[in-house]
Amino acid sequence: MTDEPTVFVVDDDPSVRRSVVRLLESAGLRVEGFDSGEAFLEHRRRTGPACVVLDVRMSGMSGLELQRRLSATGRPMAIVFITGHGDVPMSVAAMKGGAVDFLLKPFDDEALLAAIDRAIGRDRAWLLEQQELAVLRIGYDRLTPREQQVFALVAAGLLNKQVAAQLGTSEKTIKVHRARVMGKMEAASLADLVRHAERLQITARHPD
Amino acid sequence: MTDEPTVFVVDDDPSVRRSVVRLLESAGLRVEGFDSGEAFLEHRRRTGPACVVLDVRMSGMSGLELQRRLSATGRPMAIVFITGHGDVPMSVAAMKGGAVDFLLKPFDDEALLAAIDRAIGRDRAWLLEQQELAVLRIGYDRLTPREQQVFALVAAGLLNKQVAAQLGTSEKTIKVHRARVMGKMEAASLADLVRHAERLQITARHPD
DNA sequence: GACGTAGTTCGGAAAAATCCCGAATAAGCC
DNA sequence: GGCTTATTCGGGATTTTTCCGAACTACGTC
Repeated sequence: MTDEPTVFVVDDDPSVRRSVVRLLESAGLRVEGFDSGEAFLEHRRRTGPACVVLDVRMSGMSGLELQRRLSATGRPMAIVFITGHGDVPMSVAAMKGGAVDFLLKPFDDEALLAAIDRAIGRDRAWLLEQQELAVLRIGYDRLTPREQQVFALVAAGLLNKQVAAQLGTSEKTIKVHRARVMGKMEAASLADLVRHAERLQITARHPD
Repeated sequence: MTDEPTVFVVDDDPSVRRSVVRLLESAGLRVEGFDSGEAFLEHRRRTGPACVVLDVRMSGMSGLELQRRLSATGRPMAIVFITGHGDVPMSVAAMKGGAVDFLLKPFDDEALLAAIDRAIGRDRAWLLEQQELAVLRIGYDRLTPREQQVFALVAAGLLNKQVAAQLGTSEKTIKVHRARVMGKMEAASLADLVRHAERLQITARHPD
């Protein structure tokens, strides 16, 4: 998984696909072409930063349908739509679905490249976010059930004494769990631990 | 400022405006009509949850221009566009600008009401977020310069001793500041304080 | 049954934070 | 000169957290 971005071009019209691929390659981008949404869905794998250039109107799976499928996966890749025969409801649906842009053919080369740039930027930010979350989740998964409970309550701001009362054990025991949580979550301070809990959306209601 | 939502209808065509106003009123919504973007910008004031139904093509300020002006204000209100003569680039620009929906006339009454519902929901969420942030900011503004420094460093996870070293004072002094920060920020625990710092985007780099 | 591992439990000593009281210094304002 | 605010400390009692080690149970493996 390199840091070099990849653009997936999905279009069932070979001539359009070739010309788009050539344009992007001449701009120094790594490109892979597919002649249908089905082919793209099968072929995809873990990659570095990427985006999709997608024709809305295709035989077989439509562009909007592919967009839905993609957003249902764990990797909601950024999409730039291109089309020769687009209408307003279609473009609005695409944008509501999270598309980066929706370009009408014939489009400006510059416009497409600019849209792809934004799309890759968005994907890069998403990847970075996911990588950071993955590290946190790995730590969290190593917590025992008891430690997870203590984690939630400590991050909610309860004192060890209160956590102990809540869980029906002694304060001393909570101290041990707490120390293990700090270690496994690689939190250098309570502030760190609270921030990690926030990002993992770990919550516990504070009993008044 | 009540909790009852208001819909602002901006359209320079009196007949369209009247019919839209009538539709929304019959749906139980509070509605105010304007015949131009300029009139709307002048007339607006603090309100409860609200949204804007906006014609893209108007004499004077266009709908897209009004959208830009609105997003530059402190209150980026949710917009539902309606138009008789919309094209794809126009709708894409509107959606990229954050519009909730972009409807072509003649549109379904149901479609408009559904879009307005989503728009008001979005504005409600925004208002709630702003209210919570306002409370935090009021607390933060009451902090003295020194207290703000201590706040940032404590929220970053430093011990009192480390904060003292960083600011060149004694640990005892930091404890006093810290207690005042907790009080003014209405933080019941350090976890609370860290979360408040997060939402206010208060950061301080931790010197290794 | 013996053995290793993981999870939960707890004691005690040292460090850190909190809370109560009070107080000195300096800057700015009327 | 008085008044407020900000910043800086002290002392002592209390609470909370951290770090050392260690016992007990449950579970699966050999």
